[in-house]
Amino acid sequence: MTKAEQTRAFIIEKTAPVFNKKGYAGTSLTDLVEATGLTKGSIYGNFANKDEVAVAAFDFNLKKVNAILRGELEKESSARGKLLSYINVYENFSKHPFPAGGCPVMNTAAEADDTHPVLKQRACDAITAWKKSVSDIIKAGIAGKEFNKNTDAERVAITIVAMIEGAIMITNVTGKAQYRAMVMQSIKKMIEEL
Amino acid sequence: MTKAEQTRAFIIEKTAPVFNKKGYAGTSLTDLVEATGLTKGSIYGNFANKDEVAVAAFDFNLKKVNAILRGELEKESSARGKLLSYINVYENFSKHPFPAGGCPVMNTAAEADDTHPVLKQRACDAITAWKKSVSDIIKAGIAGKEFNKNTDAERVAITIVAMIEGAIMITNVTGKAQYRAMVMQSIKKMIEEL
Amino acid sequence: MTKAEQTRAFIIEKTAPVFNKKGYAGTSLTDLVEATGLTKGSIYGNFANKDEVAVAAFDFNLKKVNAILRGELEKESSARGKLLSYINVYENFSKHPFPAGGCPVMNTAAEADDTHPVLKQRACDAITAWKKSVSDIIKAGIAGKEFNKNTDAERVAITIVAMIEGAIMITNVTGKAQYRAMVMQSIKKMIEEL
Amino acid sequence: MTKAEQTRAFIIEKTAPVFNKKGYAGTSLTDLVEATGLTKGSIYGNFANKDEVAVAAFDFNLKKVNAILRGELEKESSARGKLLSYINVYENFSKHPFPAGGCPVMNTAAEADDTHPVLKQRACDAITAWKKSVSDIIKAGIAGKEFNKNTDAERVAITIVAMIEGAIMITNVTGKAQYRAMVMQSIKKMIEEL
DNA sequence: AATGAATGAGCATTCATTCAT
DNA sequence: GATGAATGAATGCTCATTCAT
Repeated sequence: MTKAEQTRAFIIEKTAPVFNKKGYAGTSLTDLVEATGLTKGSIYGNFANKDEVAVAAFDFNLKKVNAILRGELEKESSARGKLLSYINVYENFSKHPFPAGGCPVMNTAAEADDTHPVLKQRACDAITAWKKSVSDIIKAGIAGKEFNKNTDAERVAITIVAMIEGAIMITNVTGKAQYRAMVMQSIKKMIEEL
Repeated sequence: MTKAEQTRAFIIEKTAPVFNKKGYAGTSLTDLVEATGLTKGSIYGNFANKDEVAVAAFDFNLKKVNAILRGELEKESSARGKLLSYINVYENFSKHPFPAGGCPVMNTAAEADDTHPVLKQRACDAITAWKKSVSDIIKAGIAGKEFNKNTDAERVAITIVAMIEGAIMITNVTGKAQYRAMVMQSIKKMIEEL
Repeated sequence: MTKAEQTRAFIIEKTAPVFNKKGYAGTSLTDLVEATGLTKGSIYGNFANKDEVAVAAFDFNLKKVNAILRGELEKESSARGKLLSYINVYENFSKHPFPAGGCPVMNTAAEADDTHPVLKQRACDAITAWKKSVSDIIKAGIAGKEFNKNTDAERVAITIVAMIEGAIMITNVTGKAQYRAMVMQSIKKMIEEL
Repeated sequence: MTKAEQTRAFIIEKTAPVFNKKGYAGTSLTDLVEATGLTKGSIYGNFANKDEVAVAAFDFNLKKVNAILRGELEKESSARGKLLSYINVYENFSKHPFPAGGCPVMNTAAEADDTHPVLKQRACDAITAWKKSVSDIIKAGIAGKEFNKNTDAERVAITIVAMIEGAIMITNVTGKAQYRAMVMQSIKKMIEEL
């Protein structure tokens, strides 16, 4: 990794939580300077503009979430076990190194959908990939006779994603972790009935 | 209604969709001037600051959503019918005058949870009230023997809220109304099994 | 006194201390509204603009100071007694209803000399009149053989004025009343030697 | 001196006379931009805010006055000569590079005493230091038998300061240099009698 | 005579960005 | 590759003033 790549990675790592907490519009270059301890010139030497840092920060945050999920997923072999591993992650939220500021996909989706096409696309891609990942597991479960063959994989997948995102948002804003736990409980029941 | 009250209401009405689309930080006073056709002085003559407009705009947007929901709710007398009326509203999303820019509660929750305590509290209150409204219906349904007496009203209520919010976010960012429809379908099934 | 005259007088009375404390540039129309409890419209109904209020406020403050001085002056019949009555007033500063914020002449002179010709002229006139008043007393004292005939009335008069003004400024900014007292002592000695 | 220090010094030098003439409240950022030929951004890159520029400008103006006085003071060895050098400076006012707009201490004292604690403190410190400087000379004169041992050094010192400040204000507002000259004459006589 | 409401220029300050060194 | 310094447009907000009622 060259010096430039190191600095770039350093900037992304330090600013990713800031963007996730304050949002794109709410984060200033000065915030980035403070978060990194670098100068504005240095940030502009490594990124074309604020946009580019924000997009890289989103990617970083998303990768962090995905790494957590994938890590748990790989421990399971059955389709049901894999689905339940999602729930397990969010039921033990605090034990995992989630990015500060909530789910980056939801944060970005909520802010960028009407204002920032590039970030919106990123969030859209993340949702789509996530849905596919869940529906692939379900389809494998159907093929492997774990799940009822009438299961609507697409519908169940997108529903699980919606529930998780909704649960995170609710707990973020109310401060009540039990609300997230309750929704996880509902997902668990849903999975058990497949 | 005095002139001032009229202007205040006019400002709120015109700026509410702007705040809902662009967020608090992303909305500038110039945006408010453009949305209303009024001058900065006039806006500051009717509101103490941008915050006050933003909070009033949130209240306006929330009231709009609640009015739609309540309108459909009142047409139903059974508990199950009432719960299904929620679904009905979101399945026919485009037929209702929802605020432009998605669900104000989610937008506000995502942006304000780390930055704007007053708006965060508003969003928190909205979620809490919404959950209570749903769980009250469920409890009435249990009392009226419509629903299984073992139903966990709190859990089901917060789950429904999470699903709706998640679904709106997903459709907003992907542009796919069918995703919202699929989640609504899942909620419907959930309600039917109560 | 008509209603209009009453309101005008009321505005002057309430705003005079504000102008004397904050200065012309530092006093806003909002300050005047707060000080009077009236509306901006009402103030503009009685005065052409902020300038006119400021000038009237200066006149009011000056008249207040002059009334105090004249009141003490009239109790004395000898020239020396009259001169000493000035000192007496400032030695017992707190027992007299001086305008809040220090000597209006000095405040106005310091602010307006480079910025506000009308107020500057007012302050200039006040100094000139005051000097004349003191030198007239001295000249009467010379004529009445109270004072040495070689006394330079003009010089002594302007010196007394300078000392009083300087003393007020020093005490205002240091908060030490003893400094004003010391200067008064010096003036007293000066008068005794006339 | 770094570039930043140079610019900072340049801004102070160019804006100091503006603050001294127009006062703190009467000086706008646009005034500072015009006085320096720099941009607002540049001024804010070198100072935290208007306050910081104003305080630095006051310090600059005060240093200028003190440099003039100290320069004359050092030419004299006797206590009486030193005291008279003050008078000499103000009698030949136009021959010295005094800051435009009058005595910064008085200007600041008059404006800031009720509005700007930091500037007030600065002006207070200046008065106190000046008084001490004069009284130290007097005390040295007493010790060296130049002055009568009964001389009240504190009283005479503060009186001289008051006379000078009063004289400057009077000449500033009346435009009559002879008034300042007359007061200087009075101070001279006072010093001769010590 | 007084008010409530509006105006638009101006305020101090921060913004994202550039560029010579 | 990084820095310090600058830019000028834009920020949220206040100003003195006007005017229909």
